[in-house]
Amino acid sequence: MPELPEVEVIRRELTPLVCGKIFARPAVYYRRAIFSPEPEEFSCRLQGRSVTGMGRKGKYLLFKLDRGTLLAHLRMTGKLLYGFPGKAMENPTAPERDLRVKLPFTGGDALYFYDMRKFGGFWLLDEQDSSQPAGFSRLGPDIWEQVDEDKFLTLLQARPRARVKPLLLDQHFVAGMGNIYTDESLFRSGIHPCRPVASLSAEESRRLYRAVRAVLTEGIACGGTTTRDYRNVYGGSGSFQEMLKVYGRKGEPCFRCSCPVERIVVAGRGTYFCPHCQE
DNA sequence: TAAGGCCTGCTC
DNA sequence: GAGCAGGCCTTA
Repeated sequence: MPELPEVEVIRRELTPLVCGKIFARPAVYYRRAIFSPEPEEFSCRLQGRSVTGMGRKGKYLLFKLDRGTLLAHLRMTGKLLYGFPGKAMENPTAPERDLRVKLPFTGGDALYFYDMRKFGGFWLLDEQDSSQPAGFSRLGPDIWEQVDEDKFLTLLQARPRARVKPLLLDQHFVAGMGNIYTDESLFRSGIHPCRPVASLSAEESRRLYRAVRAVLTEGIACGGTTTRDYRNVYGGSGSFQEMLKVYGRKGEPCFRCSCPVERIVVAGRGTYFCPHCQE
């Protein structure tokens, strides 16, 4: 499932591939993958626009256009694969059945959006568009780009009653954290996922911030985490899954103390932690 | 704060 | 064949 590091890797890979390119007419195979406007209008309006740059906020991917912005969100199983002309799109990782949208460029290259579970999709925003998706306009600061240690402490202090894991996952609080990197950050900082923010000492809060930065940095450097579905724009896998200390390791010994890693449900999410190392 | 809905492939 | 995976929105 793409979180901040995966979306950042995709952004970096796409930048040299798509900047300066002009969209040809899109093909929409699954209408609900186009959130707004209606698919016909989406295709009509995107055609002919050029890409001036790539951006990211939280888990949203931004194609900056000469007029407006194309927003994408991969949700759980979305993949954006880049195809060159003459080189057949061979994706053992993404059956054609799952192809939802094709975004061709003039010249023959194309972006292919595959999404097994049909959660992800696109928004096309015009310049002074007020039709931003609600989640995007209310997004908190990007945890990677916009939050330093002092700001993180300030943000935490405003939410003393929240439990730390659900708060980190709240995209209105900070944008970009998902289930995997949150569990890993809490393990590295030795903090139990259910701790109320008010119970964290300043030292623990700083430790948490540094752990968040460390796992995101390593996640990006590893090209993301491929537990099952995530692929980069070339169809390749990331390798951070090999570095995971708790996520997905229920019953296996903690690397630090050898206690079995536990799995509980917190705010509806499967949550992995070491009951001995995290208090 | 929690639960339901959106979704489908995989596991039990 | 039910339940799980979970990002994000909506509703209670």
